[in-house]
Amino acid sequence: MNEFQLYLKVGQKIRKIREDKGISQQELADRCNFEKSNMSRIEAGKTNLTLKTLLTISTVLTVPLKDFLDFEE
Amino acid sequence: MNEFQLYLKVGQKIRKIREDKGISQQELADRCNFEKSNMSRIEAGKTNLTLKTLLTISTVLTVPLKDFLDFEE
DNA sequence: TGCTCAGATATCATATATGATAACCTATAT
DNA sequence: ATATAGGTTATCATATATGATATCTGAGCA
Repeated sequence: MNEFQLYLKVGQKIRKIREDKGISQQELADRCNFEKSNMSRIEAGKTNLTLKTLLTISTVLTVPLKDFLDFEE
Repeated sequence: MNEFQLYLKVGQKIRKIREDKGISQQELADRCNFEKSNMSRIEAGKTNLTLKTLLTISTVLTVPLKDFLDFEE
């Protein structure tokens, strides 16, 4: 797995969990205190996320942090 | 858990795995192509790591990415 | 006494994540 | 036709992770 594949996978995880919870990107962004444009970039796998950002999202979505990095490698 | 506690825990995880493998900070830094000063900062929990950095370390230490974020929250 | 080795810490430069704002698209509804 | 909702993309500013280098401590060893 290279870094760009990782960004994509993490973004997809976030999107899936968000959709499973039935909330919009805008709603998630609001609860995270992110701009919706940032949320879009993140889900699209366009950024190299930091721990801090992942922590915020995991807290808002109430899923363990490791769930975002849990895939076959 | 706040962000600073997270940085500390991740740094401690990295250090523990490294020590279990019996390699020095310098050696790990070299294999990651990091400066040893960066490795020290990371293990000390002083930085908000990015996915890219975590991926490099997980690859070099041959542990799954999620192991770095696997703790009670 | 020096002399490595392992690690910590400080500083500066550079690259980039995120904040912030705006414009845009598509679908749906009025 | 207009409005709204959900999402994307572009741009600029700011904060900071990392690269790079240097200095320091302490332990162990010749």
